[in-house]
Amino acid sequence: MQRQTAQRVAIEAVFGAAGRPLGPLEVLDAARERVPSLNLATVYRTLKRMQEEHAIHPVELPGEAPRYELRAAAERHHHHFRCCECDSVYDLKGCVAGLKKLVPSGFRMTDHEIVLYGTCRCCTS
Amino acid sequence: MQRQTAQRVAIEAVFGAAGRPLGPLEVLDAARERVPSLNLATVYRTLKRMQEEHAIHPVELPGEAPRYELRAAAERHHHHFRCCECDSVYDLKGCVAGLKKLVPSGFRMTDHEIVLYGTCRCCTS
DNA sequence: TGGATAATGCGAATGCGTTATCACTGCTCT
DNA sequence: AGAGCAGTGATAACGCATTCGCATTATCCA
Repeated sequence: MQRQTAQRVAIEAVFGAAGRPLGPLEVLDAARERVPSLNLATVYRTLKRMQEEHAIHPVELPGEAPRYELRAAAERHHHHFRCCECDSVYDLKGCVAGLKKLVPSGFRMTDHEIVLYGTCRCCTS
Repeated sequence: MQRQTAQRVAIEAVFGAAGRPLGPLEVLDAARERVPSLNLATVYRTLKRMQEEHAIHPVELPGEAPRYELRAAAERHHHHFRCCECDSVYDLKGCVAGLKKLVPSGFRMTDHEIVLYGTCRCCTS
């Protein structure tokens, strides 16, 4: 059965505190503040497990390794903002209308993805 | 100096004929109809060269290796449609209004990307 | 036409993100 | 407290896309 370990607790806490999608290395850095011995392999194992349990959901951006966000965040339809200064990704609220008019005739759209790029609040001088 | 080879001619022709973004393997398959001996390494070398010459431009979709499209296509602002049946990517015309209202206050948007998913005309039964 | 050399084909090698192996650690339950 | 075993850390190995090395081929220009 599943055990409660300091490593897993730390990793879960990191997602709760971040409130935005995180990559494996970001998780490692943040969780090491609580568990300094934490190893990247453990992060990957835990991410995989949490995914199987549907506790987290992958977030893929063009040309980048997957990040992960909590299921709670993933349940509401939303998109992402990627800061080109600090490479962080943020959740956005809402969506846009009018995507259907981009679809050529004879094509059927079942899903869509929107990514905004720019500078986040932290990096705006 | 640069030389005119059957391989390079074939690869350029493939992009002209396709009218949509192509990945290295798609290029290889198509160009082998003209030059059966064509090697994947040569495709990569040629794509790299064409990129340096700005003849083609990379197209990155979430979780996938880059495809490439002709500069002519890349010059007009546009987005892409990815067919989940055949994995082909198509160019779309136009864009949507209202992206700005997704940007949180304090953030500055400089660019954006939109990807539609679904079934293309060829795969619609 | 022939020589210099850019380009090719082939296979090995790289880089990066991710996963497997395995001895050891430390939860959990009795 | 102690046994049993899930979880961990460290490191090797993997898969994949891409690039390199090098002998061979083929283009271009005199």
